[in-house]
Amino acid sequence: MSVDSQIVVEVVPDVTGIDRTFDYSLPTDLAGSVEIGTRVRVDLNGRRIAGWVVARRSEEVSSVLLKPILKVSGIGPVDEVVDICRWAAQRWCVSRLRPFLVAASSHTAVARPAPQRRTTVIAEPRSPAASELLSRGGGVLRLAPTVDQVPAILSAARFGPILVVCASVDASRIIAARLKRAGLTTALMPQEWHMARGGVDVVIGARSAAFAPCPDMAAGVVLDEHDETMQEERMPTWNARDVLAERCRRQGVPLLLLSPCPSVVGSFGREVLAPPIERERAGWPVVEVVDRSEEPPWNRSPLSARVVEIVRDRSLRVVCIVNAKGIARLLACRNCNALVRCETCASTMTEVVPGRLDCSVCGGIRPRVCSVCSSSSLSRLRPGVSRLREELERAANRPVTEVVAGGTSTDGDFDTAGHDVFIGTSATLHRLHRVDVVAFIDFDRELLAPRFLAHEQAMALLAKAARLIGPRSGGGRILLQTTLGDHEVVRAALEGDVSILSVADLHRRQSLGLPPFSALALVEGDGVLECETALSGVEGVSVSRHRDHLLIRTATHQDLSAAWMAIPQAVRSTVRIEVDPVSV
DNA sequence: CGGACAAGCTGA
DNA sequence: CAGCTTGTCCGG
Repeated sequence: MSVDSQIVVEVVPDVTGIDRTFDYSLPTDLAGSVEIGTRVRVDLNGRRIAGWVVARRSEEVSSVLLKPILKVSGIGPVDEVVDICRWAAQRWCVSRLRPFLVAASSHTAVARPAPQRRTTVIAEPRSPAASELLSRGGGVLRLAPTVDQVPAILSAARFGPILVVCASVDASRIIAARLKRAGLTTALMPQEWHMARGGVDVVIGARSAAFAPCPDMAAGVVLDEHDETMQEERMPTWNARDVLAERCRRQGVPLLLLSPCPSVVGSFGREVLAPPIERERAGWPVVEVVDRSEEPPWNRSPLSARVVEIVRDRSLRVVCIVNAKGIARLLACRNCNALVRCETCASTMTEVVPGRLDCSVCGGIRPRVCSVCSSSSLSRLRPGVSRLREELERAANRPVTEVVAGGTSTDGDFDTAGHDVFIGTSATLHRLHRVDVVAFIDFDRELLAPRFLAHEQAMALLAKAARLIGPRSGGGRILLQTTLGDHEVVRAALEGDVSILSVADLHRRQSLGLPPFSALALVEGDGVLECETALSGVEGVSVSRHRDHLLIRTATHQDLSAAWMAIPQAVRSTVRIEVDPVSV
């Protein structure tokens, strides 16, 4: 090393709002303890801040004086994960690395001693199908919703250390406990990050575990690959399955995706393995369709005779799912028949609080009167949970509990004797543990929702419901009130064969050029018009504007990132981009 | 993000 | 024109 050279490191500040890196010099006494990923403290603009080293190089001492790294504050992600963070930033079209580095770092300062990795003989059953898939390079294993996923994880663990991503923190805790009991050293993320970094048999956690350290990773596993929680809802909208898939690809190790209803995107280009159809069907509960297409839509109650019959049966624990909060989502004037609309923005209004109308689009409020004829006699065309709870209670002749969204308690509280009928939105499904019947009061709403993912999301709801009920042999059932008895989702559920849906959905998406046959992004913010101008005429990019947002479509995600990065930074900083939007 | 500095608004 | 707000730029 010559006297006039220095080590320069690039640092990403751990401060929101600064989306760039800064160069610092590395004092020789710290040179040995700083590598890619290391957490450091630096001086930025007079502030002492934390950051990550993301690059390191040797440079001639130049006229520009660099500030030194002040101190090493701890270990961070290994360089392989830092590279994945870079890839993810590009993949989800953002310039900042920070959100990814946060996910990839420890949240606890104290390092725990890493246990010795052991190879244990496990007495628990394994999944031959999972082993088979993994030895062929990975793929999707379709398992009915009530089938245990642990055997597949144990099979994967035989290949070496594995990284497992679950759909929720709860699920990861439960599975981690079982794997520990099976004799595997298991690091539960994020609290056991240091243990994971030291090397264990299984690194497991929810979404952000996709960025967890996993030395010598031999396979990646995603449980409930289809679950919407795999995708971060804030921007950047990164998806844990896609992150882990890229990690596995780079490491040359197989990826195993498990799901009762694999997503079209997750299955695309991967081998999908399913058990024999009789076995898969046995893992779904009985599905009963209450066909409402024969009943005239006017003067029919949202509660069919069949639902009332079920709810009156005091031996059954029943939950009714209504995807409409409040008292009514849609109202009409009894006097002049006009739909109740907002005077400002003309969208339909809802009744959340008795006697008041709310506009969910512009936030307008007015008393419960018709804007056309001023009549106060309005009929509730689409009643919400609160209204239906009363109706259900009268019909059932027993107490009905409204499960309010956003509550902190899970199940336990609702297990009080005498309170065995519940009603709520689909969020209710992760608030209860065991029920005999899940009744979807208006399944048409799920099937006809104007989103290209609606069918997949509807199927996912049924899978979630199935887990509360248990397998076919248990005698519980899913009740679907719908006028669309022939719909692929309904048929797939009835026959316990989700390929009926996935085949139809794949063809539909192909003909419409939707993902996975294209990459989509939604752009919002002040600079939408400039963005539109910047992208118009760019080869391979189609742009359409709907009011205040822009929908961008390209053939691949590479094309999307390239087109996005070609827009001047000044324009990009005035908008937000949601890659792989869920609400289109 | 947070500080620096410039440009715009207000009031006596 | 001081005193204050609002906006834009920049950090190594």
